[in-house]
Amino acid sequence: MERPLNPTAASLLGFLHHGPMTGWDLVAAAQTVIGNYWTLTQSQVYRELAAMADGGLVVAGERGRRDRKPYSLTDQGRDAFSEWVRREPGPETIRFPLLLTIVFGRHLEPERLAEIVAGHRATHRERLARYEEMRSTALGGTDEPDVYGMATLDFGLHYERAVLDWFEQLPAVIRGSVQEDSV
Amino acid sequence: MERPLNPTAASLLGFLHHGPMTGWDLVAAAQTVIGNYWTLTQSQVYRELAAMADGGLVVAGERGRRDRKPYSLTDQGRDAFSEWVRREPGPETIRFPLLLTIVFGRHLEPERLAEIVAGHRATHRERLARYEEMRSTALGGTDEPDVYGMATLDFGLHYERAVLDWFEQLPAVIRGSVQEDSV
DNA sequence: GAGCGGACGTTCCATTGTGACAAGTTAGGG
DNA sequence: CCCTAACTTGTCACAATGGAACGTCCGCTC
Repeated sequence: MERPLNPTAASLLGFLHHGPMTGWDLVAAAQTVIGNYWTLTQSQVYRELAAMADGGLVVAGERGRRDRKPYSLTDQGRDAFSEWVRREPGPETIRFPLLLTIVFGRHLEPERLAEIVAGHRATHRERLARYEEMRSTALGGTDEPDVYGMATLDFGLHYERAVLDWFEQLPAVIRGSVQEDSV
Repeated sequence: MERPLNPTAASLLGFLHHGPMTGWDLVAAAQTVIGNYWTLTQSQVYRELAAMADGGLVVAGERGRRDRKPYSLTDQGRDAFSEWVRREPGPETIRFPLLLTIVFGRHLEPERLAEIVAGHRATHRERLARYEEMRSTALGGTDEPDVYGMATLDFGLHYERAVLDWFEQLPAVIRGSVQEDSV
């Protein structure tokens, strides 16, 4: 009764195509590779791995050095992944608490709102810088960069630029009229 | 021991500032007003309402026509909201399954990938159109439009435009080289 | 005035997230 | 060489969330 894979489980299988990995490794890999548009927690990873081992999609190897428990793909897992990746991916969801604060902005003092907004704006500036750096180091490497990974990274860039643009065109009431721009 | 409000509960309190509403009304209002950047399900709304009634943040009025159970704000609820709205809002999270499909794009046929991408692109085009329409109707109304609501709507516009831009600059391997463009 | 469909609320179950904890491992100061 | 502090890796228990079915009530239509 193979239930269809959920995206998180599928991602783990995807990573395992590179070879056996432990839950710990997978958490780290996922965080850096898909962390910008997918979240998964440690407990979820171990849970999914256990469930998939149950279902025969992966097998646990021998315990290694620090009690490491490496999992590897089975043929069945490869098939399940292959099926999943061809499926229609679901719609995206965004959860943006700052926008809640803004939409209810009439209920707080403009100064406080502006302060909050400025803080987030700074955060996004940093994020954009980080993505840009990632992009150039990825392009600077010796071997030709992965087109697919690059495409998803580009999404992050477009997203952050859009957010920044949006911040900049916010009306004075929200943004605070003070010009602490530059840089 | 007043636990700090979660954003969902806080939003409900925010809406209740307009007057008594039922869970059903709140679901609808939330869907249209904050639906673009916050999700809340029916069960969650009723759950939060019950919990907040427990905590004295809202009170349920008499059952109305179709078993309607209108909730209204208490002073305590107003205070709790007021405190919440001044707090630092948490970071945003995005969950975008399409990007998972793309990052593992090497594992499926380019045609299939292009097909999937094209579908999502169309969806986003529609969404952008819808937002643009919302914006102009909001601006066209008699009374001056709400600055705060407009700002959050603008976020949606910026976001959708960014996504569309991103789609357009995707490399041919992913996007499919076929030119089925033009609106 | 019977019955259909939408409004409204409630409940249950699966999934996800949070956080603490335990045991093994390494590194470096004494 | 020994000991402790810091880290790795896995596990567990619990809280929060989401999805979906269900039951009832009521306004409408025929």
